[in-house]
Amino acid sequence: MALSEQELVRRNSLNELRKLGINPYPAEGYVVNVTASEIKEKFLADNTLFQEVSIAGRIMSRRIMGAASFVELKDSTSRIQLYFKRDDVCPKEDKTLYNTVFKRLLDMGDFIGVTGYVFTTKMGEISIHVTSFRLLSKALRPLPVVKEKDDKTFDAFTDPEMRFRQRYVDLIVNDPVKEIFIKRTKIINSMRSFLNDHGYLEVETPILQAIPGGASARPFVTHHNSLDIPMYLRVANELYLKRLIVGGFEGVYEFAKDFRNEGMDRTHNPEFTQMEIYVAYKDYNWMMSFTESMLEKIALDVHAKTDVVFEKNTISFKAPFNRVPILQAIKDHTGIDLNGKSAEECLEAAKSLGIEVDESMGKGKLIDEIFGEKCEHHYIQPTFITDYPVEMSPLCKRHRENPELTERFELMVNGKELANAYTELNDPIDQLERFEEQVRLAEKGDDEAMWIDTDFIRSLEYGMPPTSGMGIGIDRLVMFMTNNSSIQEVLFFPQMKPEPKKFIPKPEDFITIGVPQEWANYVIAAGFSSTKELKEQKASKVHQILNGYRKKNKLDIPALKIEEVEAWF
RNA sequence: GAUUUGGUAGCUCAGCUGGUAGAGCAUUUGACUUUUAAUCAAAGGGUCCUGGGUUCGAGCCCCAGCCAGAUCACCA
Repeated sequence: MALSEQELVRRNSLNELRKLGINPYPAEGYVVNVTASEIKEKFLADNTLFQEVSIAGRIMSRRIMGAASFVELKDSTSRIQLYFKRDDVCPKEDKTLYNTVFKRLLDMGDFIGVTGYVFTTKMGEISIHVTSFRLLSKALRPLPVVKEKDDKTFDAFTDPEMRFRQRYVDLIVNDPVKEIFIKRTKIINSMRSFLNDHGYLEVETPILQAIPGGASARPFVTHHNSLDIPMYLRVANELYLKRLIVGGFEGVYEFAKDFRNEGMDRTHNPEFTQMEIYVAYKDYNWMMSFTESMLEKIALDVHAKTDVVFEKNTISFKAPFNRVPILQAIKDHTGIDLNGKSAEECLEAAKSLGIEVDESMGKGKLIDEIFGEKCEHHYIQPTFITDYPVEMSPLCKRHRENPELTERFELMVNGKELANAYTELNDPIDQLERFEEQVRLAEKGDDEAMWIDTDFIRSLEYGMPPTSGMGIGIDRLVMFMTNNSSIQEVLFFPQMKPEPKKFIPKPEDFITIGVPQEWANYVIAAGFSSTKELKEQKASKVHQILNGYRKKNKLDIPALKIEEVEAWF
């Protein structure tokens, strides 16, 4: 790709700087004694402060008025205005540093370090009067220019494709984006300290697994060369964490990157983060209280209040949350009581509600469909939906009062699942049967391979204490806490299809096949991006095109002879 | 996977019934010593996503593809 005019200008500036003895990429660090936000916070109260500051950052805009200029400098905390005055920056005769280096060779996007003193301009803006400056790093690509006035943004950099592919540009130019990720880390830190305060141990378990268990999702497959076996990226870490409970830990948790080889959309990324926790001697009732107090704390840590605005709704994370058994939820929203009903009766109920069904659906599946279709979206405020049918929950203990149900809850927020928890199944014989049942179901459907993790069964055979486990989607939680409805907004680098590789033709390639030095660049400019492409044409045609190009652009080089061109083939 | 919208200058976007491609900002040159979407004057800048087709002629129409967004489906 040919460089744009602006890129060429900047590369020229780079050379000119070097000629002036200025290294555009100096090795040494730059000592800073203040940040932009510190100045803005404290200077108003006491304007004797900050009379010898040293600060570094990126130039975000420039307003040049002859011998004086204003620059907007952005450091990691904020933006602050700089005031450059020629005779202060260049006190002696030689004004090169201002006239040439600052005005002509620096650009928006460059990093500089400046020293000076803070003052307030006539317009009332806190600024730094610069006494000296140094180039710290030259930018060769122009940034998108985003301007603001009265909280209105002009020419915002909004193209999602570019924002996600070039997140660094997004972060430079769109200040609120940074806030999302600062909050993300706050949320994770808050959760981690809550878990640690309870004395639970943060652990790490394998991401690369021979058997991808713990959830029925399609895995990514890779290959181990020396073992010569397929390996899988984990879809969940549940089975490993439970092994650790077997091993004698009381409570273990992991912030896990999981990978699922399924569709991508506004709420699904192939890799995503879940926190899973398992605690011995607890049941799902305890886990509900634990989960709600954890979320309440996170909301307080992040927003200093329990009310969080998400889209059109205000969501209250104040504990306790409502608890509704799934059959009660269906009764509430459809008037149909499925308690104790047969599979046929459930099928009829689903049909009467206009839900698409097929005869192979079991009772559990039907209940899940009805809930998903008719109830789920009603639960805007955090609500624990409990006691799911046993078919849907192969790793969950049967309900102590009703063996068709399980001791499971899903936490619904804004009509979406945020967390999922069980009283864990620790009966190894029941567990094996449930796995086998899953395999049987999967074979019927035949679209997903299923694995039985026999080592996990073996671990249960040694005995696992009664345990409750919970998984919570961190990306979704961050979406709620930052009011973003797209998962891509809360991941630094959401998965995108690879950019098509732009082929960059090199003049040397053409020289190799015999194109004269002075012609090499023009051959590319004339439209031949590879030697192969050139050779696909007839020599006479190439001859014609190139001499046509020479004539059109009035090139000051001799025309090519047909024999010369033929020699390239 | 289906439907749908979009892809034009560094960025944000116009572009007529199909007839030599436009604006603002940015860039370059010049003026300007407290501006703030700075201002004023002039100039340069394009593989109109890619490949085919229709046409005397395609940014625009047709077909195929690529990338992205939205909606839906799938996801115990």
